[in-house]
Amino acid sequence: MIDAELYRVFNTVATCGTVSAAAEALFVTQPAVSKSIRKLEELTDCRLFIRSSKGVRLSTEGQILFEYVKKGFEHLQNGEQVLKKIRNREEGLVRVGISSTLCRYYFIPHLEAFHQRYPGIRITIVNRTSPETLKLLEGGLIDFGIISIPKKRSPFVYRELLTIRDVFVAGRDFPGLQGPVPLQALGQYPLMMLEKDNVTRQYIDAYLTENGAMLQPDIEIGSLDFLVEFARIGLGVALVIRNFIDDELRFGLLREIEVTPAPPPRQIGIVMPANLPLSVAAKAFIDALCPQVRP
Amino acid sequence: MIDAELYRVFNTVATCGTVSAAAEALFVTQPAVSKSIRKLEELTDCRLFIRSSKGVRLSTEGQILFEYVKKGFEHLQNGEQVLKKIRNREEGLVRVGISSTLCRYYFIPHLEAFHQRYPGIRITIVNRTSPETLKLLEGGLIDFGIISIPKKRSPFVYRELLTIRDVFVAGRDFPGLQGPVPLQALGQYPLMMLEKDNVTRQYIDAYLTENGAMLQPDIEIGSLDFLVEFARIGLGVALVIRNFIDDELRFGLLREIEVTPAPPPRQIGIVMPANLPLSVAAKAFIDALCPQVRP
DNA sequence: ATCATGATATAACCTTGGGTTATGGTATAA
DNA sequence: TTATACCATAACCCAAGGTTATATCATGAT
Repeated sequence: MIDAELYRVFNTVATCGTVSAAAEALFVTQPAVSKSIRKLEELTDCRLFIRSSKGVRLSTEGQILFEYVKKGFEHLQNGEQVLKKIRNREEGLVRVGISSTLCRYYFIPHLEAFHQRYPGIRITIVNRTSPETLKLLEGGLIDFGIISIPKKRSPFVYRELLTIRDVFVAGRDFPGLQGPVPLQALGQYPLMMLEKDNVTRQYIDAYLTENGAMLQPDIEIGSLDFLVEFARIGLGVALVIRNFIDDELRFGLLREIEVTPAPPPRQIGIVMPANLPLSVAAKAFIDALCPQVRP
Repeated sequence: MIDAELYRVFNTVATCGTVSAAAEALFVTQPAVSKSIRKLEELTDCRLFIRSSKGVRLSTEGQILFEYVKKGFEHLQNGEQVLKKIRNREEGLVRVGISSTLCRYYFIPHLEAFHQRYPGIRITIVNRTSPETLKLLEGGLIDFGIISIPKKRSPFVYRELLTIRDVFVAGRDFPGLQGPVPLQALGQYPLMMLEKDNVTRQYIDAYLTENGAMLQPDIEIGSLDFLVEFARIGLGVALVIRNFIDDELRFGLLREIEVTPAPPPRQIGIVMPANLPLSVAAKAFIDALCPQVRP
């Protein structure tokens, strides 16, 4: 194929109507443009322009070529424009994998802030469990995930967002369990936890086993919402995430039950593919989530 | 706009899937391509490819850009192809202005030959009088015209095709007018000529006036066909073009009446715009009509 | 007629940027 | 481990494209 730059010059000259104007538009001198169109004419072996003292106009063959070249450069220019907008974060798409719980209690404010800051970037949220989120990440179906306690050693890279603590809570008027109590003491009360397949639950089960407490929950449910609600109306003792029930504690709707040993704190963080460049939009989102500098 | 050559390299790499293959396709070395895509990435400030030891693949932004660039270069390549076909005379259009008489008696065999030689070139024939043909030429609506006795001094250039002679003819058994006769002698017979607005007629009128013969035709008609036919059935003496009644003379259907002085021979020729390049197709046609070399 | 203007063409020269060769790093397959 | 195929980097080089200067031509105004 002929040097695409020659077509660009041709396109500009045909559009401008004079060689001089085209030269100005291309930020080069007039002889340079003259030379270029002459060269294109030699390569195509076709007279493309009719020169006169008033400027140039397209020959029969030039007109035909111009129909194609014009369209071609419209596409190239559109592409350039779109890329520029993406670069300026005026357009784009970011696909996030996140559990329902984290979305509900942690993610929404960030989402809102990001959307206000970059209204042109569309956001896709895929609500799945952590293992499924990792699968999606592997398949390239999401840009990054937000999960808790990511396993080390995998083709992903992690970034901590927040340290969370698991705590036991009960309703305001729930009897007993005042002050620090041993873990085993909870066995006497109705216990409420998340479902088995939840990562949080698995973490807690490990913690319980480690401390020799064979506690089984009386109620299992998929959503933290319900746990909070059930505890509030006095159904029993619920295991919830401390960070997400600030309001209930402040307003006295729930009270925290201090157990020893307390469940060790853990992290939630971003997981993303290692060695794969993030899209501009995804990078912007992650920067908004944790604006620390990177090497 | 960014250097179009960089987009071409981008397009090739994206299509080939590896830098090395693209280099081969572009007839350059691999480092040259590496450098080009790096430069494009710098100019757009976007990572466009994800490199691996198996090759490269498009990043999110690269994919988006590629959608546009691909289409863009499809157009450019199509244009290049079409121009090549025009150059090879496999496609094209030639627009000829010619009178009905010349078309009927002179042009058709050439037309046929040209069409057989270049079946891909479409032909438009515009049947008009010579002055109208010149107008069309001026307006750029035809590529060239075929007319007789072009006036000198105009923004056109001429090329002779054929010398023609105007002769008087009568039917085989038409009485009298044997051997050379003076022009005035024709006044005794029914005279048949083309219509007033015909260039041939004007030429003959000037010839008659010049020779002091105030002859008026008894029959005027627009088509040479009818003149020939009328003479054949003995209606009178017709003024026709010698070159176009070869057959009738050979078969003895008509006989030529020698008058003194004879009308001076004149030419038919091609008229085309001066200083305007002809289209490839038009040039091919003219070359086929009179294959003489040009300066 | 004459001159001024604005357009393209041409020639000679210069420089920069794309291309080359050589080399190194890194996954993947044998 | 070796071998291979791929991409990145560095240093060098030279032609292609650009610049300046000038010629030429057509046009329109004085």
